[in-house]
Amino acid sequence: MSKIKTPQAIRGTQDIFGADAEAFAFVVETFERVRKLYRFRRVEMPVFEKTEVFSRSIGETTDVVSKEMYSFEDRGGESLTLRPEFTAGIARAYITDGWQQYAPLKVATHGPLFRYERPQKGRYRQFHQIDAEIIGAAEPQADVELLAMADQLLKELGIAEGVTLQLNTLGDGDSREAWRAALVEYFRAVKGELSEDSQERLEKNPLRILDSKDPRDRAFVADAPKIDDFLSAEAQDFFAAVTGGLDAAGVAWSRNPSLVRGLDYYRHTAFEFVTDRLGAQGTVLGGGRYDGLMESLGGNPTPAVGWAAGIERLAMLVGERGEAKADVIIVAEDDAVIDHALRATSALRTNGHASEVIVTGSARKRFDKAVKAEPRAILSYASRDGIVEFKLKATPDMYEVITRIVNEFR
RNA sequence: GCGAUCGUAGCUCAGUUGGUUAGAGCGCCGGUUUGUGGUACCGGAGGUCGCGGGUUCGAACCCCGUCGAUCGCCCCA
Repeated sequence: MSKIKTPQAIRGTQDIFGADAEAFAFVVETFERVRKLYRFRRVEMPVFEKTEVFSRSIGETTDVVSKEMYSFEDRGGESLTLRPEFTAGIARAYITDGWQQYAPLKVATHGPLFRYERPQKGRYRQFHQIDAEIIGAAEPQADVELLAMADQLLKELGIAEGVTLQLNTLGDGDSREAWRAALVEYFRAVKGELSEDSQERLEKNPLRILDSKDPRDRAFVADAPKIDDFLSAEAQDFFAAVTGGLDAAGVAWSRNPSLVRGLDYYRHTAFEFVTDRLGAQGTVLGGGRYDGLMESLGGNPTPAVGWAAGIERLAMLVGERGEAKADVIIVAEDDAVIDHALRATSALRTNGHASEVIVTGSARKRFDKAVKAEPRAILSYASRDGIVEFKLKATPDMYEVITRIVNEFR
């Protein structure tokens, strides 16, 4: 019989463990705490949806739909897709579950998302995000609230240093279209001098030329038409209210006129918190206003704004998070005292002390394991001439507490 | 989809111009001191050097292919 080959993990998935898992948990716990401070309500969403939920909202614009989604047919022949983002599913639920009644609705969630991409630093096929949305709020103060929450989150994670909030406006639908037309005209005139990629973008997604990394493109980006010259009075007022609100709320920001969104449903505010500490993946948290999304899913026109952030990237910035040391390690120095050790362990845990019991190896090795674990206290049991005795090494405060607990059942 | 770099014990890595039975640390298992002290010391198990071909008297090392990983490009909802 040939040896069984262990199946390997799927490309782009991760088995997160130890200090990395602690950092991951720290990000999620901090998010949960901050989200409650801002009174965002928790939602749990399905991990997959009908493919249309995503394809309709994303539109035909890019090869995102055809190439980057994990889609498959179920047994009934229906095309389903593992969620590549939270927003579309939440928007669908807003319509199908009658959440209009709660508008303006502030919701937050987190969990795994799936995109069929080549993995690289901070990018995985199954990755995880935290997400916050305000649906049914047209006022710029909603944008401010959302950004203030993001800002506080990054500060409480201790990673605000070196992270900057970049802000832009895409204007309303008409502003955006006029700007886009001007950009196409401008870049078309110099098409031959652009990078090959940007010549492609000119046809498929001209706004993206603005954040091209190619120096040949960057030379022209500086003098490209600015959205500011195409903004309607309303759009100007809206953006001014957002920036003014941020200043009032004490949120630092900087204008980035090249910051764009690829999808058509985005309007007005677009933002990214960016760092230079994550290689090619500089965006730590991003979002914007998506007033056009609900209609693309067959709902009533509904203003909305939201953001999402990759937990893996935040966890990388958070850095090593040690696993907590045990309060008490209980050592059964020989097998005759294992039951005593188990009773003590149980009592200590019941009283809220993180405890672990060691019962294998020689007496010396058992104790050595306890010492290496660096607990606040070591409680060791041994039998001598048939009599069970225990010894305790602990800090003075722990000594008293443990002695009291252990003596209760002696 | 494209490019660069890398694949040696469970983990982190050595391995000198290609030259005997491929090493270390950690971890694991066993042993030594029967002790108001112990995180030490000694020993052992564990590797067809990612996989498949080729060159050579001889390959972990050189060449080709393949699979995988990492980083970057494209894309980024």
